[in-house]
Amino acid sequence: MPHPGKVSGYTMSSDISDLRKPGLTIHDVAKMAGVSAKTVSRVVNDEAGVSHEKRALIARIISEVGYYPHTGARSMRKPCRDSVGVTFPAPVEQSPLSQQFLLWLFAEIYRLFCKDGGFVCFDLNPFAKNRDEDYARGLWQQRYGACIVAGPLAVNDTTAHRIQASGHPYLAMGRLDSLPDISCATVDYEEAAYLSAKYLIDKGHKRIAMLRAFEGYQPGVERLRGYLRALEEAEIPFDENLVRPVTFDALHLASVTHRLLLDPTVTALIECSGSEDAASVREGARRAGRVPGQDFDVVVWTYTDNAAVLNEAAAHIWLPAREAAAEGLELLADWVQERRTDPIKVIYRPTLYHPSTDREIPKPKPLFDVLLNR
Amino acid sequence: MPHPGKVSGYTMSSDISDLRKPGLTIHDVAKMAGVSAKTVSRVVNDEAGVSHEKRALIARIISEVGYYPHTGARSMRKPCRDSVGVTFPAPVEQSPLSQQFLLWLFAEIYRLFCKDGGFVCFDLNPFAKNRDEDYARGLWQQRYGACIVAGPLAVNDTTAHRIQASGHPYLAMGRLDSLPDISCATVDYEEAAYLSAKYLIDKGHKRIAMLRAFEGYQPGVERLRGYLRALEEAEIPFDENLVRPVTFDALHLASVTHRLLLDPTVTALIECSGSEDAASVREGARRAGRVPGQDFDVVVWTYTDNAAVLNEAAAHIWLPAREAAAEGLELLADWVQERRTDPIKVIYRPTLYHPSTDREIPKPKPLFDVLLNR
DNA sequence: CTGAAAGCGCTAACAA
DNA sequence: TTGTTAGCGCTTTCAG
Repeated sequence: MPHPGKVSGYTMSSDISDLRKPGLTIHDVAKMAGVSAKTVSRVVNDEAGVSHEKRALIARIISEVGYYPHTGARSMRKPCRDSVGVTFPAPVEQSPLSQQFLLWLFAEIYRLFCKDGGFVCFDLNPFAKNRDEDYARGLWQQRYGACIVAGPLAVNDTTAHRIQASGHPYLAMGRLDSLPDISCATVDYEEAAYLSAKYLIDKGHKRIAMLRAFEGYQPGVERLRGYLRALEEAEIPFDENLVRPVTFDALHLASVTHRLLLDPTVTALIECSGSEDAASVREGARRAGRVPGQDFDVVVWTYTDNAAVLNEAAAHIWLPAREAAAEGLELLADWVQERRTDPIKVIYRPTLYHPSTDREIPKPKPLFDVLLNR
Repeated sequence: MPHPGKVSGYTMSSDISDLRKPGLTIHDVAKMAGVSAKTVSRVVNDEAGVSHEKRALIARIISEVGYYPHTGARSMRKPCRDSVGVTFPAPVEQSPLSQQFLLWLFAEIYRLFCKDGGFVCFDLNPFAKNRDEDYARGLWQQRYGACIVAGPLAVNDTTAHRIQASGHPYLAMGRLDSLPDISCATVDYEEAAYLSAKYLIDKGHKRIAMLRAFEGYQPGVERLRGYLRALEEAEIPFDENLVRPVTFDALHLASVTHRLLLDPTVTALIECSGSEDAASVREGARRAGRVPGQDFDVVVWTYTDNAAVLNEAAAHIWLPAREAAAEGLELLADWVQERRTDPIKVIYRPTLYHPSTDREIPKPKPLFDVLLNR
């Protein structure tokens, strides 16, 4: 423990409650040690050019008096690298943060960035004052020197461009058509959509419905693109009525599924909402008088390996998104510590398979569900 | 979306990739608008004294060009209040953060501090470089202007004194004997220990063992104090062998329970570890050839209302810690927004009762369990 | 090895 | 209503 107010070898007001508000400056320490501010600065920053004795004295004073450099002042000379930002490029209603994901992210960040004392700064609501607010404001404000962009990017996103141009280390959890060089770690959603559609086409289906999540966001575009590619290859005409936007809301999911399945010519469904919500799909089917696995084939997307989202599904697509993110974060840590300098590009391929377990994974809980409903 | 590089009414280099690294300054904006820096500052800070036209022009430029004030520079003039810090005064091994608690805390902070754009800065490992490191360093570094001290305080803590003296809004989740005025929201652990011991004494027990968690920390002291008070009142002599320190580790918990119950004169146990871990208590009893509820009476502490930690327990003590914290955080938000100025003092009383449900609550998962075992 | 001076971006105090 | 000046705490530059 530092013992403020008690420093041997010189005097200062020794009452614990006498510590002034904003805190000690480098000059205070310099005065106590009888040296210049620059010398203290050298000690603080582990720079050469200070005698052993002075260094020891200054270090002792710093520790005893509880001095810490003012990061604000420091950040005016060079960007601060001991803090990582986490920001969400889409409002939580549009892409709810799951509890599981948050816990995972937290633990990863702890391991990679905080073990030796780094800070993590969350920008939980960059859209507060202005819908169009820049989600990287913490970076421009120099709150942190690197950032994790957690969530889907809007197709017309410009903030990522600016982050990229700024040269700060960053990692987005998705690609962006308009920025091929984006630093990202993600899954190939286009391929996932292609695989899903191809699988169903090969099974003989021609009228394949798709729950298209993330409309207006890059992952939504990628889904559509993969779907279209598979249709084109099989020379099946595209019917836009078979692809409908969905949100993560269970009621909406069920209702869209219902409407899609009302069309009796539809014999297959790609559930690529990412909601991992079996109940809603069943409910939607039920309302349309359909039974998954009997009336129609389903391919469901999941973020969990070797687990079923919907037991009746014909096949599952596993999206190793978390695995990709893990590798990306590792590389981001390298970048922050200047062991690399270039944008990260980690893109994992999805896998189509028949689940080997009977256990159905539960729908993930959104972190802010209670709050959103208030 | 801001459209960097495209500002009508004046020219600037219009390529999106031309944005300089550290960002725009107030002077850049001033130059663009043809005004002084101070005028821009006024607009940014919603101060009076700028004509409507100029204000509008400047506001437009700011938004189009994507200017954000440098928080570092700003924090040199006045403490920054748009960021709350969260810090942990004890190493995670000594007081593991549960997943549930983190999720709850996150949601509360979001609701109270981030809804309109505030940041949250986590200091997950203040003890990185030096065991004795000051857990409030983020405050001295002016990273944030208010902080939440999440976890038990060491009995010899001095950092809380310094935070108190600094005048920053803060909330500790526990009291501190050496600082009666501490700003805190917590549960009366002394009372909980007193109630536990008294209940067992009234049932006729004389040799009451206690799993004493948080040794060296304030909550540990409070536990012992309440226990002693109850013994004293009943004129039962204190046997120090009946009170043993425990950690949150399941194996350790079982082994301490085992050793305590080996003494056949011990007829009761206060499980106040706070681990909510029924399995370990049973395992410890089993090893000693004892059965809770038959051989000996147990009082178990729980943080969840109206739920059993251990079904065989004679009684439960409910510690409304989360409820207290919720109120405390609410008051902290008031303090941050300058609707109050004094330290917070929220101390909820524990309740002794017999659980009305048969469901046993599961042991909470530590957030970093995986990581700690690496 | 050490220190003085300038300046980072911003705002309080003061002038105009 | 607007602008000028000084200085916050630090580090860079340059001179001892």
